Amino acid sequence: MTEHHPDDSYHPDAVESKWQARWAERGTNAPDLDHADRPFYNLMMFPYPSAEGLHVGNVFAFTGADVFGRFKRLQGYQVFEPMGYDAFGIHSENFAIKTGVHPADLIPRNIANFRRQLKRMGGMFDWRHELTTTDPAYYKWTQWVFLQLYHAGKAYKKKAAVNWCPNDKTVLANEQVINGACERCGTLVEQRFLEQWFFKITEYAERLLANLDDRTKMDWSASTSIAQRNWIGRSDGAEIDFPSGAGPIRVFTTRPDTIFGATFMVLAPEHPLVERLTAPVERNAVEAYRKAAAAKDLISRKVGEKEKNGVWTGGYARNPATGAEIPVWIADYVLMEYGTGAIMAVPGHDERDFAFATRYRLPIIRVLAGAGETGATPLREAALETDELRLVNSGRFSELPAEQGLRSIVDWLEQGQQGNGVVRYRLHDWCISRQRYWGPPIPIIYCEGCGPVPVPEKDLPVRLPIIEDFRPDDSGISPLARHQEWYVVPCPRCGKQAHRETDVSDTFLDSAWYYLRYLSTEFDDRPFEADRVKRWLPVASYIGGNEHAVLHLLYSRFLAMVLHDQGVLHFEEPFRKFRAHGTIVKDGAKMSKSKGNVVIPDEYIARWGADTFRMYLMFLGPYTEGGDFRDEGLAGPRRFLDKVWDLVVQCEKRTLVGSEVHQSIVIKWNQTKKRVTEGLESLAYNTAIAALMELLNALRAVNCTERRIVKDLVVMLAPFAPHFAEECWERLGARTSVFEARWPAWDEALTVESEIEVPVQINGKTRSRVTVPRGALEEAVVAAARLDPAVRKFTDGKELRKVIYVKDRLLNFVVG
RNA sequence: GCCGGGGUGGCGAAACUGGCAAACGCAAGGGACUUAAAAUCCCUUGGGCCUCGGCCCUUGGGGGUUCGAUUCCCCCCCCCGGCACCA
Repeated sequence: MTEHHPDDSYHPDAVESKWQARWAERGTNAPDLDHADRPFYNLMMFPYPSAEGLHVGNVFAFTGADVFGRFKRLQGYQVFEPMGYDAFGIHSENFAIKTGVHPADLIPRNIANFRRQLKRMGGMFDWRHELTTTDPAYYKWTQWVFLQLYHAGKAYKKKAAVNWCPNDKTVLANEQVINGACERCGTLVEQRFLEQWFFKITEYAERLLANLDDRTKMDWSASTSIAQRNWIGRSDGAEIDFPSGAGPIRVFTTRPDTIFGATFMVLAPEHPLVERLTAPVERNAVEAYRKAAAAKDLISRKVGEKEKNGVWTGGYARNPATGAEIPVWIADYVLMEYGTGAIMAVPGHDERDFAFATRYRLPIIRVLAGAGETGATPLREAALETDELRLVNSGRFSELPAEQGLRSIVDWLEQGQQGNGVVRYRLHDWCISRQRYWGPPIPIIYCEGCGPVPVPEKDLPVRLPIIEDFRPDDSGISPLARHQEWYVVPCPRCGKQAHRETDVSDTFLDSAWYYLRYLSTEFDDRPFEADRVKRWLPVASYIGGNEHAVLHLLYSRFLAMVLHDQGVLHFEEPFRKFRAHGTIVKDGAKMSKSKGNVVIPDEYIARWGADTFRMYLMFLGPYTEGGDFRDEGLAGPRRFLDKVWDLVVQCEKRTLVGSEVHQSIVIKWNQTKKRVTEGLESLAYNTAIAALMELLNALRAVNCTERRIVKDLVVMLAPFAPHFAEECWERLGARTSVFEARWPAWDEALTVESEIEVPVQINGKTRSRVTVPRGALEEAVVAAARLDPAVRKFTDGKELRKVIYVKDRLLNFVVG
């Protein structure tokens, strides 16, 4: 049996519990929010506290963000790293319905478990500023945010479609609709129109778009910016009026240049003019079609069958360009919520219109032609994508290049007041109403005399009553409306009997402003403390998943913009820097309960310790891309920590300092400092760890226990393995936390050896190497290489055509 | 269909700005220590030849630019994620 001195081997559990306790005691992770002079707000996306506990994906995300925060801390910043829980939403409701546990009981239990796990993984969280969105002390201010938007005129009510299950008689969220059917009873879902609350995010579309390119405001992952740009979906086009018996029909098109090819029109089935356009003989057919369209749920209408169908209304409109009378159809491939809900159909140059025209034998006219073609040739596929297109069959605009034709036609339409150039966005206003229970009630009271009245700020929060029958039932009424004692209230304006809004708000509203609240959780008389907002915001670094690239991140930006315009915030963009992390798979496959390959962090932490687990997660692949979790992989980082531990123990025993350090070690040491620093800065954690491993290997190879180097190694390890580093730091004689240490600096001149091996290539193939002093001149290197027999073998008797020398890197002889 | 991200040894992966492909780690094989095993330490490890000095091939496939391509350009195939009748 091997002799074990208890103090001489690494026991993760003991080390980790010791330092977690000490951090809590000393307030190590709680910066002074009111006096910090180098504040750094390090934010990560707060989790939904599920009953299953922290997922390894959460741990991966949080660890990567925590590593970054700890690194910044070591660089001398005061880092605020808060954590909270996004606890409202349909998740809890569904879980509650399945298990019979009320969300109000479930959530605190889940949170307690999450908090335990988050502490166990060693995050640098400031627990004084924890928040939970379901806490009335939080959602009071979520309601306040709603009122700010309401008073700013950015909140309004309108009818909008929801998924409706005719069997359960309830509203369904999109995720509860599976293949067009209700997930619970399988009945086909239909759409219904309800009055709902919206935020006018579309008013901000242009600013939201423009700021994406503004480096002074936003430094974001390119993929995230692109996703936002696509989501906002700007298109430049024109609105054109087509006169009809029922009044002008306004269409939106991005290709006004093709107007001469518009041979019919198509309106969305819900279009308000349909009624008046419909000829008596077609009434039955039109009504039947409209009914059928309404019966389709929101999802399947969009993605359902690709086959285009529709019916003729019996009405006509006049093409303002050709003067021709063209038939007006309705079809559900035209959507009411985009453009004007009506299109001019140009079957000659639009795939969908073409399919429709072919099916119903409507005329097809070609109005664009490529070089060498005439308008008489048949339709060519993708005609719009070819270069050098010119107009044909387009009256006096014929023969104009397409681009110029477009401008001329828009000018002409504008002059005749028949249309004008406009910009449209794909982005819709944000519907925040949810006909559900588990969310913050929207703070509005309806009064017969006064109409909708906002709840006065002094009456906030409008508490969500803890009721048992929150389940959707056959009544078809929002669950909250069934509770008279809550539902019926006096009107705040006139005092007469009135009733509350029964919709709750979207969970995305909770999460759209949480970063503001963290700083000020101890104040219950204001949403956020102004001085702290000034000091700490905008967020210095935000790390999260790209699944929130559009909704959460866009809503947060929008809200900050509104509050900025209201004079409440000094910034428009809340997240100066955003980076998306990758996703983790297990053994090459997506994790899922049914496959039984879900990684449960607790089990791994119990077996290996939090530090090893953190190291492994950061090492298994590039942080921004994610990677493949394999059980065998944990041994590597653990062995590495064991060896560092041994080195520290040896260092402890040797009192001698200032021993001579070999030149190659000094180089390695400086290279490592550089590589680790740059790796951390760019979130290339896997290569930063590899660099630390190389340094350790180099030290061990020559049995070097130089204290300066070992101390630097420990400091650089601290972001990844914080408890471990603290313990080592203490053993190396420190009395303060390793996070009080200074991040190691390197000497650039010492990152390169003074003598360099330069590969010598002949015609691009490496045939030999020569060792030369760093920075040697080309002549010297060439001379050295020409003496090399291995090189001469390939060059002797050949004509030397060219010599390429890249300083300190490579020499290439081109011979023929 | 559109938009992102990928495809490199047995595996996870690395490679600055076009300059020695495979760093670091896992797994595997051999050896040392041990009565034995675990742990630890040392060596080998992309493939194929080989006269042991080397030689040839290799980054999804095909072309191109270049003295030189994992990296740049064109075409194609496959995987992952998102959006999806957006006029």
